[in-house]
Amino acid sequence: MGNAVQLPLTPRKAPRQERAIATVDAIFEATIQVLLSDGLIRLNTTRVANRAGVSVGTLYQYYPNKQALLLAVLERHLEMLVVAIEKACGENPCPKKEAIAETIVGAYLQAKMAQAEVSPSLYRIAMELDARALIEAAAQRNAQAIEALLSNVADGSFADPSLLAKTLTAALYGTVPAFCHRVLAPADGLEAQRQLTTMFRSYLVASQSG
Amino acid sequence: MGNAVQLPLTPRKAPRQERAIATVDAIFEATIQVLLSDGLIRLNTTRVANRAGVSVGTLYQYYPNKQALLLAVLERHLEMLVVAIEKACGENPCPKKEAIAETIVGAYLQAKMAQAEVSPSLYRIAMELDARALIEAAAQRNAQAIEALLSNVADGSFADPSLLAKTLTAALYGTVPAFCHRVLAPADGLEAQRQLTTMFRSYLVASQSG
Amino acid sequence: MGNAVQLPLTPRKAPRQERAIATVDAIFEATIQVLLSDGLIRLNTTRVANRAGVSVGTLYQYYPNKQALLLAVLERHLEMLVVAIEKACGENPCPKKEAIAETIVGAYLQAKMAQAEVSPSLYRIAMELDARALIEAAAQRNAQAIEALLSNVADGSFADPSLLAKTLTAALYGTVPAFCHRVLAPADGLEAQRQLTTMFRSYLVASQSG
Amino acid sequence: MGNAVQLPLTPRKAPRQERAIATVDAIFEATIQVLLSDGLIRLNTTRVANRAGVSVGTLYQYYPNKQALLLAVLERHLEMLVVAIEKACGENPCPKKEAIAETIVGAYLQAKMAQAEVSPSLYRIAMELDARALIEAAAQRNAQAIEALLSNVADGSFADPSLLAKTLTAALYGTVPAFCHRVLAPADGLEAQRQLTTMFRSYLVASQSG
DNA sequence: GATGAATGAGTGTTCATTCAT
DNA sequence: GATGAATGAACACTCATTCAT
Repeated sequence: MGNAVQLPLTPRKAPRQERAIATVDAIFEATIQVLLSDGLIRLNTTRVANRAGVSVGTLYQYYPNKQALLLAVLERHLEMLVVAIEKACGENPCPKKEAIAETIVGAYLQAKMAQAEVSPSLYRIAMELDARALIEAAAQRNAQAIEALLSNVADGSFADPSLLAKTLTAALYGTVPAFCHRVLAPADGLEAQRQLTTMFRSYLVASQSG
Repeated sequence: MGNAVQLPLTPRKAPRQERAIATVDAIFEATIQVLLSDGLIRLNTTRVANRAGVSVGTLYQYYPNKQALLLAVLERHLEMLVVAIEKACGENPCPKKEAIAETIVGAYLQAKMAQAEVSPSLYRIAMELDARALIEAAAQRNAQAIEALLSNVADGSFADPSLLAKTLTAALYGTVPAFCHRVLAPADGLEAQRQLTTMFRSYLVASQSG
Repeated sequence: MGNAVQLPLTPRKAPRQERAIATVDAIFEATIQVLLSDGLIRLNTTRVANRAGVSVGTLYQYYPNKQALLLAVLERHLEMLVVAIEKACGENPCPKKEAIAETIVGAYLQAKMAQAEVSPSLYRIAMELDARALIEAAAQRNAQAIEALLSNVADGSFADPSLLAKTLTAALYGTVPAFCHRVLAPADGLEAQRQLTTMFRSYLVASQSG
Repeated sequence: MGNAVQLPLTPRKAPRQERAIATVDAIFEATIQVLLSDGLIRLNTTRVANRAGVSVGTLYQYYPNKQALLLAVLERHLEMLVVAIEKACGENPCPKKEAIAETIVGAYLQAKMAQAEVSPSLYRIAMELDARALIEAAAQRNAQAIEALLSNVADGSFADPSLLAKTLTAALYGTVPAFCHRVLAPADGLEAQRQLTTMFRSYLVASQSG
């Protein structure tokens, strides 16, 4: 690693053959496994390649460098989070304002919990690499989905849905990890979810225009 | 580095001579400077020592290892944050409930902004090292200060001040960095502060008993 | 080095390609050469690698650490000594008791002399590293070979061949180096061999039962 | 350490004052203690000085370098061994030839056992440092004492007492450590002593002239 | 005389990346 | 395409020794 490199988040050589696709997948999965079993610090390309059952050389045929490999994993994680939010928002396009907070918090927490194991490592990747672009992109899509939801509330309206959406997104992306990683958690996860929902709901209520 | 080590947050050898004290300080400051100019990844003990104008050996006379050095910096950062909150809470022991959110958010943001430059590096330190103990300790002191404040509101009362305090702390420690690091920020910082205050205020109002 | 480590006496990665085998050999030989020319104290992995005409990294691909490298050399030395004794004992399975001492002493001294140059360094390796297991194993095989010989003397028998074998082995492994390293040597090597033979022969004669 | 240095086995500055003598002693004892508790590898001048309750600078006022310190310890150990032999030989100036072996082996083993703890470390010192001179000197005094004994046997005479004495010394200095360090030991120490005595006695008997 | 702060060369080890086979 | 041997810069940390106070 070391120096900053460009961001080629997908394998540089679009694999045409089936075998190649299988290889890429194997490497990808091996990365996650090594992350889980050995941790980010002990993750090195040789180990990943071995775990994937291929040689280092092969790994470098599909990922130009270690950074790209890790960013790919991070990218998929973020994608899942965003999609979870987008799906939740899309399924209930004109909600009552009381339900919004629950929808958002519930969807995000569920998606996050599904990946609880890798999550800390991913945060480290996000900080060590130049992943700002990736995260910002995810956050923006997230905010857009929420904004769309806020713009279509059935019973009322918000003066600045965009601002609210951004704030909620920031709170979501910031607070939830703090809960998940048990740095500062209410006794049980359910309680945490309840409190966060309350906070979001009251914030939205307080922010509605008219 | 590599594996987790014990946490010797203070210089291992209590410096007896004045010269020694100056050296310790120089090393500490050099660490922050290197963090700012070169970043965490390029920070190595030799560079820090050089920047401090001493030899590596000297560095190791006061900090048993690189981790200890970095944790010392992180420790001081957290201390400043906690003290800022404690001071703000202490100065206004029986506030009106409407004012609480503003007090907390204001104090935290101001303290955070004062260290905005190093902050991202510190987050990385916190993730890479075994700093959980340090952060938990800070978060707990933070929560205690807030809880004390909540228990003494002039006009009303809260059913579970401890739970509220923990949730606010988590939201604070999580959301604010997201704002600061511009990952997802409202257009200007002032607006961010306003929104966060609104969120906290409405959350507290919604949570008061009776 | 420093602390005791496990004993991986063989290259950690079984070399698959021919080139690799040549490399392992080169490293092994280079170790002995550096031992001879620079001494154990000045032997470091970089120097060995350079002498072998490879990079340090390559060295570490085949030997997990410096200790393993040195133990491998020691192991081979001990193997040669033991094999020399085993062969000498095996070639003359039912000797007359008068001939035993000469057989043992002669075989051991000859093998030792063939490696006289490296020998002092090897002793240092043996002391500094946790080579007890290695040496004990060699000593035991040695004692077993001698015991077998003693159990089959043509003209007489010994009450406790095992005890005699152990004692002779200890005397051999201890006294011969003292001679070799010239710490305390009779004028010439031949005389030393004669004396040691006399000592062993008379000891065996004195120890025979009946 | 590193390079070979001259051999100043005694403190370079003959300490005239009582306090100085006490300091030298304290350093000397501290060296042995560190050797016992931390081992030769972890022994460094700072640690020795601390254990002695003085500063490194003070240590260097009495011993010019680490080597000198260690050689001083080795020197005293060897001195005790030699003196034990000399005393044993001196106490019984005209022994019967049957008793000689017992005298020598007994005296040596007793002296050695008294220092069993430090002994392995001392062997390492002897190998790592240029202690050949020291050891040779000790061995020669040892051989001389034995030779004197052999020259005065009450009942018989030896053709070459000098050669016998040298051989016995070599066997003593070599074999006994092998027993002591349990590398290859008969079941119990007493048995070892008995065997060695037998070996020496029969060797002497076989070597007597006429 | 004593102190202990400072030195800095030296060492073991790792790992991303390349390239000949 | 795949392999895996080779590279070598980089880094954390140690310790004998010196010298200003």
